[in-house]
Amino acid sequence: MDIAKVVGVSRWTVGQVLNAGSGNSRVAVDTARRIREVAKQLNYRPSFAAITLRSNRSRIFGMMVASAGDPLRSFLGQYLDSEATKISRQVYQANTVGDVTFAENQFDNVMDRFTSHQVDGVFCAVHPWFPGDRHELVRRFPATIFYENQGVDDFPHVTVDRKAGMELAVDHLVAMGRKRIGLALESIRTANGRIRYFAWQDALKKHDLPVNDSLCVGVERAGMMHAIHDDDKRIWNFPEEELKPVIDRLVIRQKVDSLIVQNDFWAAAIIRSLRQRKIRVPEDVAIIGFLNHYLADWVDPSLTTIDPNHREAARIMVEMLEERVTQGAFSEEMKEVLVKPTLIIRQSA
Amino acid sequence: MDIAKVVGVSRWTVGQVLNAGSGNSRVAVDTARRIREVAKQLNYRPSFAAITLRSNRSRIFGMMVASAGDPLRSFLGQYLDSEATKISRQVYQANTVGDVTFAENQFDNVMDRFTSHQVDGVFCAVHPWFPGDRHELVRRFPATIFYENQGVDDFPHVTVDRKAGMELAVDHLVAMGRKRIGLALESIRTANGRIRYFAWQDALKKHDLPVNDSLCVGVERAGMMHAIHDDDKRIWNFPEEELKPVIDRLVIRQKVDSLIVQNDFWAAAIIRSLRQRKIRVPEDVAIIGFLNHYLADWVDPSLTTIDPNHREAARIMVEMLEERVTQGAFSEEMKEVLVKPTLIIRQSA
DNA sequence: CTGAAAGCGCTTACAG
DNA sequence: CTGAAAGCGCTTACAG
Repeated sequence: MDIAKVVGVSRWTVGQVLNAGSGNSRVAVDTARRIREVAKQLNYRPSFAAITLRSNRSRIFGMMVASAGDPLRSFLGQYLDSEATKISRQVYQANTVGDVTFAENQFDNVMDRFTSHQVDGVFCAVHPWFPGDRHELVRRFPATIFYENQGVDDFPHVTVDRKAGMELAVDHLVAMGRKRIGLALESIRTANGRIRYFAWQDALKKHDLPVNDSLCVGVERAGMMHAIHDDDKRIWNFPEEELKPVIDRLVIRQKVDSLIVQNDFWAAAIIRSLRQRKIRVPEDVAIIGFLNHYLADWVDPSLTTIDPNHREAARIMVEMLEERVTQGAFSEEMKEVLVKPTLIIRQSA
Repeated sequence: MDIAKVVGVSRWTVGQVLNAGSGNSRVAVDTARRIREVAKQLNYRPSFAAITLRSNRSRIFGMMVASAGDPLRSFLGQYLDSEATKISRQVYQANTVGDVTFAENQFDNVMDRFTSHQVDGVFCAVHPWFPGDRHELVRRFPATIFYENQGVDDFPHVTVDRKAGMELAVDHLVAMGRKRIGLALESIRTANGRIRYFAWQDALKKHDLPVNDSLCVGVERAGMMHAIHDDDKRIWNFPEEELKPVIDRLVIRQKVDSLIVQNDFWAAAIIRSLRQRKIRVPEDVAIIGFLNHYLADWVDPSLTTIDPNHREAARIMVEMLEERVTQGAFSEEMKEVLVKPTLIIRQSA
């Protein structure tokens, strides 16, 4: 530290001033001011490498994500960086799905990088259906928080409150005067599917609407119905034709006046199909999606949808991880943390 | 290094084996193998902090981005990470636009973080219209490469070959049998606008189509016509109404049979307007956008558009920065590097 | 307050 | 090959 020489004090003094928060009673005010001046003048920035080596704390949180390009995870990453910056932490983001021609699954490689960086903790926001040994992850990094339930009990995860989201959607449709509110899900057998299914029933009851199971479709298709980015063709693939039964059963046969669907991809695909059949959205059928994915603003009509509040999720995740790092253990109420979603009202409902 | 003790050799020997590439002639084959075994067994991972401190090279490239959530920059970031991983480099990504309530412009803060990390080089992919002192950036980090021209001469930037993109679009429309090919740009006075304008003219001439300036509109609106994410309302804002003159002049008055437009936002907004006027896309007017932005797959009809090849851009950027870091200087041909775009054909043209 | 010292994990130049 | 040593920038315990 040249600062010490310039000011003519010891390195210890400089350290006291630069590292102390505000209450530095142990150094003369004048000296402290002078040190700060010189530090600024010399454009002094502490070396993270040296601090890490000495303190065994990197102040870096690792973030794992399948593919950072994904337009939802990308926002989660941005907000995590933003929140971490507030408490002088860094977020180092790494993709577990890399260039397929080079190495298909980078999950292990990312863990090694995290070890080399001596990350203080890990956010794992890899989509649950992507590969990667999560149990090995928490073994190597006990300070790990998941985004979405990824099947590792005993470790906390943050996820959207799907029950609350369903209630928001039904409330809104009822306020619009809709009475035959349909529900189209990927599955009503999975944990998340059941939560939504029962929440739909509860919300209908709350408004004294009849609960009618024929207004609910679980597609139960083998394989996922997510939009997957084809890196080579640079398009997003989605099995749109699989949604035909949803329209046939709920819209045509059951004549629902509104539809709450699995997510925004479903909503976009259904709107497209309905247009071909000259069924108007929202006049004939109102549609509510889930995710507030990027496409919601751009389809026509634009999508009314449930936003999972990634900013709030990021805030909570950083807070939890910081607590874990400083306290040395997760507290009991950290098992599953639910984030309250928000209804974003656009044109489709 | 415990490995040395376990194997019963010196730290130097271990270093030779673990750090050498393949040609380690100086250590006995058996010893080398044994060292590697133990290293694997002990799950040894080198400490980046120690290496950085010792070697004064962090092997980290900093990436600056206005907001990593942006669905195009997010892919650039993913590909940069992917490419850097191949040559054992890390990409540390930081947002210059953070939480507005905390600190509006983080550009300086990001530079300080990069200094503290001792990044070996910087990718600056902040949109040109976002604030931040780029000249200060290159002063502090001479190994900086820009994505898009950000007004810093003497430093290289990588950008899409707009002329080539325009040619792809016109070729495709001509092959479809279109003859009145309109062009709608944000401005034909800016450098990028002029490139596209002249490229449009050249492409028409190539196909012996008459060059008619009344088929070209430059909106020349004060202020930007980009989609901007409203973090609070969680919607993307775009001044859609400003595109009315484009439709009135080119589609209604000039009766173009096809339209090449500024970008995919424009294309989506124009498609929406045309539907209201009962003008069919692509039957009456074919539309070609630019960006292959996330929305391209989800609007109806889906967008035919020019993809700027972010993966290739990332490959080049990593290669250039690596060369800069190892050679100590940019070579002459690195001033402006153009990436060949690709036409992604969907439904709108 | 000062000042000299130890040590974090690594690399490397050096004497054997 | 070995082995002891120096030093990267920092923090911290210690004797004054």
